[in-house]
Amino acid sequence: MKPKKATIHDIAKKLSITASTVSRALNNNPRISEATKKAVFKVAKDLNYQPNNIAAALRSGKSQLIGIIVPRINRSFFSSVIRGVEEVANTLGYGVIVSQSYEKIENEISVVNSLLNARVDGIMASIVDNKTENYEHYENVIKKGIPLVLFDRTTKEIETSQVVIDDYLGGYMVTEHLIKQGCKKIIHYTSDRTINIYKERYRGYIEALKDYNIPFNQSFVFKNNMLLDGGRDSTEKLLESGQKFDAIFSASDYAAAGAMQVMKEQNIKIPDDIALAGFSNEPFTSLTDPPLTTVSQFPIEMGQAAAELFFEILDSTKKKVIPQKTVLHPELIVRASSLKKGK
Amino acid sequence: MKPKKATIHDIAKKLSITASTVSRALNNNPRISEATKKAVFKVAKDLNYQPNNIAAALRSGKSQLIGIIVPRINRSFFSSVIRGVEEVANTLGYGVIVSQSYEKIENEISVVNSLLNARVDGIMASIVDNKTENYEHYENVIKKGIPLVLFDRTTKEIETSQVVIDDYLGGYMVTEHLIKQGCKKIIHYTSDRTINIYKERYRGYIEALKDYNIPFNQSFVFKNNMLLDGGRDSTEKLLESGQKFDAIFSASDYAAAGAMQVMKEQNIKIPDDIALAGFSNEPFTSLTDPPLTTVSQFPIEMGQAAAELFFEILDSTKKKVIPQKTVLHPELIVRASSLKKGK
DNA sequence: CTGTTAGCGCTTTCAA
DNA sequence: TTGAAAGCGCTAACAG
Repeated sequence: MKPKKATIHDIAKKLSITASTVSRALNNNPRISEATKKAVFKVAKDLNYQPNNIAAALRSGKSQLIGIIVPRINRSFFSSVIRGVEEVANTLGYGVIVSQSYEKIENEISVVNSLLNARVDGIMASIVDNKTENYEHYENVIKKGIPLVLFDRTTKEIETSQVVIDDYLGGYMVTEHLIKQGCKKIIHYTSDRTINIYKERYRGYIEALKDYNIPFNQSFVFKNNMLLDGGRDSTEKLLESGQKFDAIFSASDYAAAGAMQVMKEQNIKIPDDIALAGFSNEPFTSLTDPPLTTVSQFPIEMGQAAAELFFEILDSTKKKVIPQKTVLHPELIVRASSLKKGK
Repeated sequence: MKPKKATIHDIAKKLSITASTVSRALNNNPRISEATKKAVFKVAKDLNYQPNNIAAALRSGKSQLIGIIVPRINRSFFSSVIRGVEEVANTLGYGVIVSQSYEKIENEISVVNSLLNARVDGIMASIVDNKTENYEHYENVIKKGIPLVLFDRTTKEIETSQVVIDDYLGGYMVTEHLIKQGCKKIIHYTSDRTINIYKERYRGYIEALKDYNIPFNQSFVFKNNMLLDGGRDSTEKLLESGQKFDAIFSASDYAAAGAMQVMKEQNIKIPDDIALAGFSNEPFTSLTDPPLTTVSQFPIEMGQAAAELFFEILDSTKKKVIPQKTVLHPELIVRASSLKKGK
């Protein structure tokens, strides 16, 4: 039933050479003659030889595996980042293990551990919200000398290479766009948790208002979970409050979708009565009615950039690597949800 | 910088016992006294010991890792299936490696190989379209005695356990629902590739028509890539053809979204002029305007079911396991896109 | 260009 | 209840 797999020793025996020669041939070591290489590859094929990466990993200490931690993979943004990472990792002969933290610190700690036990050669992560500011698990990774790169959801508390988009700029661009559409009373939805990216978008919002001499109004800012129901919630509260407003800038596409639902239910016209914009360019944003103005974060490029930083650390023979930070430029995607007539 | 990690030998030395005792203690072997166990765990903690799974895997031949292959992870359906698998795998101490085939047979072959090289204890896969009917890579897996479970996109050509939803029934339910809404000329969008699930949904469509004495019309069936642009394409062709119709049942939510876009552009009212339904219950379907009628496939449950079948194979000591097939029941989710007034 | 040798860290008979 | 010894399959000095 379970035929025992061929090893390099089997190949060696068949050719009356030694295992080390076979190993070298298989790894294309330049010091092996073409003739032996060819012979080795032929026999390997005949025996249906499959290298045992585990043995190689144990011996060499390198598993050729990278662990990626994201809050959840069913977000288009994160799965696209992963795709970007895979693109560059695969060409370099590295595989990728994807783990999800489901936004919970307990899970994050446990997956970091699993990844470490699986002896990944390094970790790339988008961290979860963490009010305790306890980053021990990640600091441990660094202490062990294992390359760590953070992307998107990062913190300066962890001293390692990072790649982010300029969320501040993104927030600024959306707000500026709404202002240029003639909006003066712009509501902002932001996260109720302490996640950097949302703070930055918020900062961009405030700064744009300032630059265009529009007074900032604290009661215009609503915090929610940045999901569909959070957006619905905030919008209901907003409408109940009776405040006048002419635009909503939600720092999340999902919350913007919630806002859209509630406003439609109340017969508020988008964009004529209220202009609406989200953030992230989730695929569904082009499918809503009206299509949603949003910001592209170039996730594939972010994955590639993260992988590049990662391999820089990995390749550096020198003990200390200065943490790098790559900042990507966001792009405003204007769609019908924020286009006032005659503009 | 890079402190060498503690091994069981370090623990053994500290306690003046042998590595084998430490190993047994760590694995909770009943033949070890509680006292030694306690001591071992204490020292392990002190030394910040992390087990080297790679060494264990090499020695035992078990990596405690399951490989999952899906077309792409940024489909809500697949990421939810993965979540279901993780739920049961993690509780049993197994980790999960996710690989994407991106719908290409070359990629599929190569990831199967990578997974095998990584010495996963088994593979769960949703296969790609494959007109050559060449399933050698999967048959190889079975031949090696490595548990294989197929889910969603399966084929009877591969003799192994499978879990699917009753796509035939799903197709039937949607069609029946449309008929009950008074529709008589129902268009069907199906895949232009030979993927089982779409054939089944198609079959359900035909059978429902038959049961309600509605003549089947071949010119009502459009094949496309089941993506947004495919749906747009088919809808444009459909409208150009000048055929009369009163409903569209798309076997994919994305293609249904494309149909919705084109119809809106042409000022066709949904559902009043044309009723529309998709398939899969992708999250965006509740966000479109009108919200899209669709079919839930219970992806998390599918993942759990697949994992259960998987561990059944794994646990079976007997050489031969009879391939099992789990069939899940789909659920029709009726939303505004298919609700005719007065019904 | 190839062979010898040792060992990565762990599990697991066999023996005590 | 614990120890001794062997070895999983591979790589990498070192030696020639």
